[in-house]
Amino acid sequence: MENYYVTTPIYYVNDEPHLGHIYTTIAADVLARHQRLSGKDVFFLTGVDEHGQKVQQAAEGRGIEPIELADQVVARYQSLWPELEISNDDFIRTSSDRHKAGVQAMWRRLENAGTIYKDFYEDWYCVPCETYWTETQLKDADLWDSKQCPDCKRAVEKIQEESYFFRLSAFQDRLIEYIKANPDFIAPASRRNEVLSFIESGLRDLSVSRTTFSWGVPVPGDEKHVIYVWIDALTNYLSALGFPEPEQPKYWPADVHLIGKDILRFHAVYWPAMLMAADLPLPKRIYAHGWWTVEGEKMSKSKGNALRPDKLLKQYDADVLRYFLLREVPFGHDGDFSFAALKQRYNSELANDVGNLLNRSLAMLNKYRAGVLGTAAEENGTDRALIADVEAMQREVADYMDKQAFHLALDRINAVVRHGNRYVEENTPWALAKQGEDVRLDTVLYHLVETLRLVALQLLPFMPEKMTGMLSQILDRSVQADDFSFSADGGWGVLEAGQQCRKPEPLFPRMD
RNA sequence: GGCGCUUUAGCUCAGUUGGUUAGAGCAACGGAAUCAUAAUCCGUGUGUCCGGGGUUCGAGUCCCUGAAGCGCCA
Repeated sequence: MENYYVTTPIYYVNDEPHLGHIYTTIAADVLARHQRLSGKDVFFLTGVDEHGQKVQQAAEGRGIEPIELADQVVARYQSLWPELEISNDDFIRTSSDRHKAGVQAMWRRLENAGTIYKDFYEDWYCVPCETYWTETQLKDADLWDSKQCPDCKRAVEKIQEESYFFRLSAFQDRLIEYIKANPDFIAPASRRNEVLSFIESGLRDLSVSRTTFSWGVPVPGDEKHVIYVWIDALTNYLSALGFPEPEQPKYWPADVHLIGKDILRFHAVYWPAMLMAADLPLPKRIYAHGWWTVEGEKMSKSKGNALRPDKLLKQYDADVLRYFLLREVPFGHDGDFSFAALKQRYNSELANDVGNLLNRSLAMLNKYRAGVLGTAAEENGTDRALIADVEAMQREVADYMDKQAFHLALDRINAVVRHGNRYVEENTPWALAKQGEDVRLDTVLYHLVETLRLVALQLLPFMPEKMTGMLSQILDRSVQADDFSFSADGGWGVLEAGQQCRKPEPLFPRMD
């Protein structure tokens, strides 16, 4: 069986879950569910990054241990994911022993490869402000010559800290070569170009340890150093698979790392360089998605307008949020979350198109045929066109999902739904019933219900709850998402004559 | 400041390597139908394809240039 490995970033426990976190995770979940339906052996990973100075300080501020603070936020994520129907196979915590073992193994591999060395990390510190500034920040503020703090304009002092460095600069040419040879490695293409121009402008070695805080993974053999963020955090993708036992885990390399555009450089430059140094395969794709604004405004703590998942879930079904987030905006683009847009999408595409097609079809089947599906007799042109459209949809959706083009996949499915509604008008089943044209009526109703079943199957990864509900109405039994597969259920004609279908219940009641 | 991207119908956008009357969804307007969640279906767009030059038999599509917005880097 073919493997499929999809990841989200590990979310930093210094922040509460918000729209950005659920967006990435929902996207990963839809990919995972789609690939499971396709018959792949899927591993879907999410988790949290618990380490670092910020968490240590925040914990100190509350008089608790860092791990206690992390536990609190972890509890929030772990209760949130089931509510959003997230079907992750694992949840990695950077404080876990298995992760630490993976990180230290990665460190040793980098060290053995001769890519780690000890030097001094330079920073500028404003004592009164208790703030660190980099050389670049001072130059940007035009205060490099005067050595003043950009905030308070008092003198900054040079801090020299012993630090280990990763020889990132040595990988510049190999990275460029690799990215050019693998056009789909970084997506979307605009991000790929950014990464290339960043690398081409010259890479500097990376400071990869700190001695100023202790909440992290110790450097093997030099325990006053803590491994600084990237070697620690990025290695989660391997440590969750058991690395270093085995050194090349079953699901590695990942098929796709989904990330926000803010952490593109770390995933598209640092991580591949580390893997090259460690002599491990690179992930097949890194996909950086965009940001959401809310009602046209940037989300920010100061505005207090960050959308919190628990609040959203009180207002909307998880499935409706999942659908909207992936339908409204091309993955990779920025987008705006507005209640008006959500309602518009919902009413027009879910209530009026999908929901109503299901409702009118099953209503007619029940009214004219007591809910029992008849035999599809001789096909006419409208039947054949509908079947061809359904089959084209299946192929095209698979292609779009391979490219993480969620909005195009949904658009393609919607096209079949609109075709279904058109098919009803073309065939006017109510007139067939009135005229007693039973053979043709059975044929038309069969085509409608079979189309609906195959539409539900395609939508199942996006809206597991609603679509199992839809399939239950069609199949007259309670079903679960993992009852289905594209190979067993995806063919036209799997539905058999004599199938009892339920009386319809509105699946997507209109919003007012 | 450097590099790159975007600018197409009221709104959101699609437009392969340049080739007949520039498209979709939503919104709006008109009509049909009545199975259905007043849902659906059909019809309706004189759009300076951001401006200005140029290449070409022919440019939304290529080149130069200007403007506005955005991204990455510095």
